[in-house]
Amino acid sequence: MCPEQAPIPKRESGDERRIAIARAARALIIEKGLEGLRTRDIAERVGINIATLHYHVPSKEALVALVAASLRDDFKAQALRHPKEGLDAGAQLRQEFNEFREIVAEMPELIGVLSELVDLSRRDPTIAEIILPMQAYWTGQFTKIFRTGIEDGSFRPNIDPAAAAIVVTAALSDCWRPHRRPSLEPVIAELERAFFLPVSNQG
Amino acid sequence: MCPEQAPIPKRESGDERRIAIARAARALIIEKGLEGLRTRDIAERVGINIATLHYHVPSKEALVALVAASLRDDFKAQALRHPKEGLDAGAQLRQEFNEFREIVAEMPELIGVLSELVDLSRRDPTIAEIILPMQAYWTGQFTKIFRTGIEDGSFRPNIDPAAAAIVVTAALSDCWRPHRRPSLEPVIAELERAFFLPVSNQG
DNA sequence: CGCTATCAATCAATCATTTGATTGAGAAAA
DNA sequence: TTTTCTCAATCAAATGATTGATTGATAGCG
Repeated sequence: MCPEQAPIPKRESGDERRIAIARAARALIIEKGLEGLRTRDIAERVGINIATLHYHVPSKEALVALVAASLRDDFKAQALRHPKEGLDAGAQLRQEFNEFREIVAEMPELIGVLSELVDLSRRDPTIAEIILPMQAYWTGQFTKIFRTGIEDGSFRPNIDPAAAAIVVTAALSDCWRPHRRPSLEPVIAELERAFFLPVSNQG
Repeated sequence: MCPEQAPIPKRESGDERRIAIARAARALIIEKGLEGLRTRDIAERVGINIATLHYHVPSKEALVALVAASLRDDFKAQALRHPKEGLDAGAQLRQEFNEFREIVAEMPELIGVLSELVDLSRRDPTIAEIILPMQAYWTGQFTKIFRTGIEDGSFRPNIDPAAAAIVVTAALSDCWRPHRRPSLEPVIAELERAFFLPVSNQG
């Protein structure tokens, strides 16, 4: 009302709203699971009215897809944070483990929400379309590393790269769970022992 | 009405009902997830009225606990099916893999429901109380096998038994997922290569 | 043996609340 | 002014659960 007051924009843009909505939904999925996810709770967490939520995201289904896309985007951004060019296979593997540690530290809910959405992807093709390629990408990174490591002599030569990649991603994901969190470091160490070639072990 | 008709019991006992209810709920959890689990759907699947379901199981919460207990009991029964006495560590490990194959073949939904309940156990102490000991038991079996195998020279001597057990159970659970099912055998083979000592490899 | 009382189990109808979503008016921003 | 965004109120259906009447099964008694 005061004419001297600077015109400060008060409203978030549509994109900002959707980011906030996805954030709130992710937090709530961790707290209550998919089965306890309620659109009203999300709206309240963001600080908007339920109708506003529907204005920005047309349905609950679309909201879950937004969450999936948000996970994918964060995961991608994380993956691009630490380029791997110039690193040998052993160092690359260790960098992947460090990245996982960072995810656990900075985005603790990411793996947990991912786990719920991976389950959901069995039943929902729309979610599968977003989540499975992302999971495949993560697994594929390890597959590449193992392939390289076999060639350069860092890793046990009889490794099946694709199978080993599944072993690693599954083990890491499992250690995201709170009751398994204390096991993360021993499991990472065990994975290294399992795959590095003892003769050329650089640890 | 017919006096010659044998007196055939028409009603199932309470225990039988609860078993049927747990079965139906398990199937529906796989089809629709925990988030899509509805008491009316369960009642319909069993062939009883919703009030009858509540007669036998007082609340939805109690129903999920019943499912958890049902999983635990089936898992136990499966574990007792193949005694491991007299087997060396390598054979024991292979037997565990065979048991997992049997579970996948005979009770395909068991691991999937377990996965959803493990997630839920983070949020629900009642479920945690049933599920986590069972999961710990499964992991513990592998821990014991690894310990034995290190001592008898079957396995790589620098294995951390507890960590290796987590790696194995996580990898097996991951391969339960339909899009990962084709990877089960290569992953099992990779696990064997990772843990068996090459020198005394009996494969 | 037949009848009765009792208890367990079942059901249709209903309840109270929740849930995803919509409507129409008004506010904010461009 | 027009467009975008927000809100309170509301809708229609779903949801977990309850109620009261009825049915089925069985034990006990004459």
